[in-house]
Amino acid sequence: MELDTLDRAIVGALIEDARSTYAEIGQRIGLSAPAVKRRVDRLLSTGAITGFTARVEPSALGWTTEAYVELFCRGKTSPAEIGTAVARLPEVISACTITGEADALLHIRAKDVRHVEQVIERVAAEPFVVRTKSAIVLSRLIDDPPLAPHPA
Amino acid sequence: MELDTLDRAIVGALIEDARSTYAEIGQRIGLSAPAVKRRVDRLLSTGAITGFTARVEPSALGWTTEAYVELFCRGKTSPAEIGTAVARLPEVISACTITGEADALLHIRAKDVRHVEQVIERVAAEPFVVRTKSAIVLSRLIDDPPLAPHPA
DNA sequence: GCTGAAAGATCACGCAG
DNA sequence: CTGCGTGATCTTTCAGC
Repeated sequence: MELDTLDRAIVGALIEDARSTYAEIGQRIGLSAPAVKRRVDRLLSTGAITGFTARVEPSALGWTTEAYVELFCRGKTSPAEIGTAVARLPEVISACTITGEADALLHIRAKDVRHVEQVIERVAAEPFVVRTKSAIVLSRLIDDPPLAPHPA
Repeated sequence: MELDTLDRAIVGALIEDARSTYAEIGQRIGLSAPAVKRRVDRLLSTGAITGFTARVEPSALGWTTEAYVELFCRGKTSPAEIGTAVARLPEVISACTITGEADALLHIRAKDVRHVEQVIERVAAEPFVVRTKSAIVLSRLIDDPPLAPHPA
């Protein structure tokens, strides 16, 4: 799972455009098309690259509202327990346990504010949830630019 | 920017695998390869699809730590002002203004906790930032599954 | 939606470090 | 022995119609 300079260049090219041809990538980094393909196949099998996806304007699909919800859970709640519970809700697009007062932070996407409310209610209904604190997103400033290969 | 059933099916297929061929997508939804390509080209030109990208394991690229940072700004701070400021930091992968006490919420990715600290310091140094409140991510439970086409 | 020419993918093989 | 390049062949793309 160790990536050399060429691997990182390939990953960078595929992050920029997942539909580039192997020849294009090869030309850019000084490698032949088959060599690029072999490396991409390896990056896929080792799990460094987990897949290729289209970036879609959420509003085009009807997701116009998003919110962040902090979860305060009762004493002995495991991360796994939270994970399995929120995984059932398709509106929850991101979830993690965090340091600080709250135990977990959810990022949810919904059709409208009413829909957000319904999701929060369903989350709050989980037996381990003591209370929630939510914030509706007003305007998005930066929208997950695919992560750059080199952290400096 | 209106998507019909076929468009949504195409978008769904491309979200699942951005490197599928037009013939594969066409077979799945009952359309010929050229018809699929024409629709994809249209979806790209209208902006419904904004691009194609590789999904990468962040740890494979050295991003092992992430955090959320709430920003409390002084009275008259515009979203645009916050946006341009944080856009300069590559570690900020998501930013938005929100309801509630805080004015904005940042999602940052870094090499380690030390690196997180440096980024927070740089954000806090912005003249419009009064104070920040940050939470380090302990364990990720759900990691942005590419959004599904149909919100039900 | 179909067809045909051009471009890309993919494989086996040979070669270098 | 691992990794790259080459060339043959098959598939895909894409601009006609």
